Amino acid sequence: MTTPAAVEADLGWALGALMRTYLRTTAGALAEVPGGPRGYQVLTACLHEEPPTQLALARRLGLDRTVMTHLLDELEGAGLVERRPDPADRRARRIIATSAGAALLDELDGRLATVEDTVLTALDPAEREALRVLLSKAAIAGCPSADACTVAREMQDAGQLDGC
Amino acid sequence: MTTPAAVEADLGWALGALMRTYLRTTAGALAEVPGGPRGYQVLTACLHEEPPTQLALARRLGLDRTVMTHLLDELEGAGLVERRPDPADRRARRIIATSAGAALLDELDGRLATVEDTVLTALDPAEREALRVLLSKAAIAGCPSADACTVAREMQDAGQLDGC
DNA sequence: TCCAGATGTTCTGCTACGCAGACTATCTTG
DNA sequence: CAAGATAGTCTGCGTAGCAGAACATCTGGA
Repeated sequence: MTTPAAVEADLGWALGALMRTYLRTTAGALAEVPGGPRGYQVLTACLHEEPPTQLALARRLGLDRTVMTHLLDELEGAGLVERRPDPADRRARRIIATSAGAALLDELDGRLATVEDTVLTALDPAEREALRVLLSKAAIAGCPSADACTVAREMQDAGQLDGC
Repeated sequence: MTTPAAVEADLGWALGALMRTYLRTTAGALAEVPGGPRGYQVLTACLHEEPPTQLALARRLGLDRTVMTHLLDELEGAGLVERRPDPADRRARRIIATSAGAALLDELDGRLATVEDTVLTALDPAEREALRVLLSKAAIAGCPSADACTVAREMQDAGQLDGC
């Protein structure tokens, strides 16, 4: 097929359709996290890196600052994260996960490993890994986050990233 | 990396981030079509297959029926598609593209070919093609559209699809 | 033939969400 | 110390999706 014909071959359609499947399928596994997939991503970002500021978090997750405020209100209310004043910049808050947040993330990672395979049920293991790597690589390059390049450097297993 | 650590390795994050990049990048190219990417997808679906009913269209594009009604109002108002009564079922409407719609789609396809490469700028040509194929394959399997299997059969170039 | 249930389309109302803008506190630069 | 930039929060607006009802029509069975 030189010129893709059906809607199914459109990049926008494929992205949207897979996104919908992902959200629908993971809804159950992420039900108890405030904010759903976003709450999960916040926890992930807080636990595996230097405690990020709210703004850095918002940029990386593609959210508005005001939305991040409300999202963190919920997560903090649920006792999963804490806002700590940055000792070097009293305007900023460093977001760190509580032990409860770490425990929940651990549990969620286990569930998601299974559920995400369901999302990619049409692909064999090698294809799943290939899709993950390609998606990450393409997504990181387009992410407006200020520290995307720093993070990218850590993902050496995904192959070399250009530019940046 | 046995256990993905950074947010950038999360499937949900990568999908969302790439989706945002796609929408931002293609916004200009799709500005003149009512509904943006959705309008484009409607045109694509109408022109390359049997004229679909509104409901079939909505399911394939992942939209609510009521949203499809408004979207088609706009497209019809712009003279790009027509609603024709289905001769076999007077409840249903068959959506067909006008000649203006076909001309616009032709133009849009040309623009998108360029712009979509910008979205995937971090990938080399072989990787881009691989990502497209994997995305389509994964997305089609999760699409709740009733005739997804029929469509899937036409995409023989993307490799065999399981189950269905 | 007639009836009950299912299906396609449209309309109404509700809710949620993101965004723009203003505001405060703080940092940085000169 | 002054001026501009940045982090976080709050308010209000416009939009978008979804549930539910309403209406027309199809299908299958009595």
